[in-house]
Amino acid sequence: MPRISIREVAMRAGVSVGTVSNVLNRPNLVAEATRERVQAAIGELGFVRNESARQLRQGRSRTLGVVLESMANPYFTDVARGAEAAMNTDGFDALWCTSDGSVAKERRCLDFLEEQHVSGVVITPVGLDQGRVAELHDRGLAVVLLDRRTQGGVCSIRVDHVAGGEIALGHLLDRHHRRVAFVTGPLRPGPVQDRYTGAVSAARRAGLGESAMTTLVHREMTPTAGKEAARRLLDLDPLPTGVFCANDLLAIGLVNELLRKGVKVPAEICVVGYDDIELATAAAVPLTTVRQPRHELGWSAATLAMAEASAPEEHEHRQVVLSPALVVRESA
Amino acid sequence: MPRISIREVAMRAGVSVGTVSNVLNRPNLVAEATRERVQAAIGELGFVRNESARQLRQGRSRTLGVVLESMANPYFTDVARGAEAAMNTDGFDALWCTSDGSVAKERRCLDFLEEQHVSGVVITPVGLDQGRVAELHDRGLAVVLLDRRTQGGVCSIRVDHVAGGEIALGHLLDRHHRRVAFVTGPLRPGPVQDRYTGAVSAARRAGLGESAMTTLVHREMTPTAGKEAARRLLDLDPLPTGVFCANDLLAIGLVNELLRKGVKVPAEICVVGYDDIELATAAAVPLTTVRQPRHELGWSAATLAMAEASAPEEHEHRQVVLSPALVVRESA
DNA sequence: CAAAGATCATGAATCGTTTCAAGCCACGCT
DNA sequence: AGCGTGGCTTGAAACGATTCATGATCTTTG
Repeated sequence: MPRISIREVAMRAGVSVGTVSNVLNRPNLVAEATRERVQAAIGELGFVRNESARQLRQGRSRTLGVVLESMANPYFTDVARGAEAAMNTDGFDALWCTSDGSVAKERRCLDFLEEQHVSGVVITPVGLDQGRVAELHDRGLAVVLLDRRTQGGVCSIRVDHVAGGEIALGHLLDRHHRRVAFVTGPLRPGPVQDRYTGAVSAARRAGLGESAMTTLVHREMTPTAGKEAARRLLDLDPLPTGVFCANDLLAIGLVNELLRKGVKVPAEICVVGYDDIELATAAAVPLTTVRQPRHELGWSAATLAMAEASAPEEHEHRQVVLSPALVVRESA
Repeated sequence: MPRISIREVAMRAGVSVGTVSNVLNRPNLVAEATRERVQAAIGELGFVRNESARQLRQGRSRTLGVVLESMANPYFTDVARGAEAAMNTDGFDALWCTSDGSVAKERRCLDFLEEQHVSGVVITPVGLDQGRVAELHDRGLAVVLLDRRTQGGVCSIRVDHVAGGEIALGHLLDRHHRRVAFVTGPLRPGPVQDRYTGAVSAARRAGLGESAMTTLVHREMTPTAGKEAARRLLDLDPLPTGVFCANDLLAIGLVNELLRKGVKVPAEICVVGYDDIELATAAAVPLTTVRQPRHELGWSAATLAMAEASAPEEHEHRQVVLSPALVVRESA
């Protein structure tokens, strides 16, 4: 099956290739009769524009790369949908990659995106050093960092997780819990660390001693890890009465396991989550949690990237910080 | 910033463009000294291959499109990871799209993939008619249908959901439940309908009358819908003692809401889910469910697509059917 | 020593599109 | 009649990589 190019279309419609291209890209320049003839030829032959050729010629591409940390966490997929929505309204396409938290895979993603000539990248960086950012930037790519602090030079959009941590632990303290625990994944610099910092600061402000807050670190932030966390938690003596989990998946696993062990939530132990994913509402005990504006996060990130990609000259880098908010349900 | 092309590299290394291309693609044809000089130039200039130009020239592309129904359901993301793993081992790249169950968006995805010149498509079709499949096929694309029956002409890989439905309801019947319910999303032809068919057939075989199984249809298959389903379920009179949910998310929402209403699972009502997502293990009541080989599903689909894409001539279309299996935990 | 290989390097042609200077034509105006 | 104008169309030159017939240089061999 021979591939149909603009050439065949031109032949069939009895016009030049230039005219076909005009029909495709600037239809108003073409006389109506001609336009219709060309459209017809396109339909009959089943012509599909070759995006590679188009990009090659144009230099730029209306495509953005998005590198997410994982698809397993609904938080990320919600962010992704926000980004996708923004791109669709502006006629951009997205190339999705997941780094799965691995530096090597992240590098592979970026290489792939660069070869694909995306005009910008939205990324939740795992092992991304300033050097690589600068490199991408030098090559003319718009770069937007998601949920990572930056010291200028790039656009970034993040949620104030220190505030989030304060809100979460603050809520427990307001309810007079005096022995608390923080359940988390690896404390790498970034969102998770910030939540910890916020929690610590809230504890300190409430006059709690160092030892009043136990931190349980797990390798992952999954429901399964939450389940394990519940077991470790129950071994603690004295038993904390308030638990702040670094994300909702952890919290859900933890609450479920506590219930199974006969520990009542919130009567005996209160739990606060983080993210406010859909499942938080439908959980066994509807989860009190800290809502992140996930959709907006994705949307704004994509919008910033598109703006920079479309007009790199007059673009000024912005660091957007969004605020989290407490959602009180039943678990605390 | 001028983009670095093979030309600049050639100049810098003091060789011709052809040689640089050889270093990139057939390094063994190039003398070691030259090769090293070129590699050095590539490094110094930060050259990145322009994939558009490459594809344009080569005609083919080592890229596969994957169109999934949704990113919100962990089931799909697990399938996706299986597919990605297979592609990575064979040096293929993936372009991800989600149709979100919308026919229009599905069409947009396919248009996008075709313009990107992918060499094959793995798809969970929503509104895909035979015509569109044939069209893609005519244009030389390898097509693999995921989780959809086909009458030859294309590769497909699916799970035997009729068997799955039978297993699920069969399990409830084996445990002597005589009033049962099937909770589901829209009964469109496909996996969901098949599960229903399986359930009905199991019921019939056990000699249950038509009215012994109530079917509750919801618009979505989310935990939130499961929550609603619980409310509707409790209105039923007589109350079913066994419930089969068309996926785990529904089941989880349903179980959680039942617990909240003080209904004991499995003591008063037994629940069987479908999919065996990670959350099934960590649920409030660990879920008895029907496991699908998700990873294998994705892996095999990608493998089939790559095989067809690499050697279209000698390729024979295959219809693979995988078997689901019951995983007994605590909910039933 | 001439001829035949072997080994590498070259550079022009090519992929399918966009872009743009140039051309054509019909029309109205002076 | 001559000229300008506006509306449409044309065709050739890019874009950056790959490919391949050709050539250059060096080795081997009878």
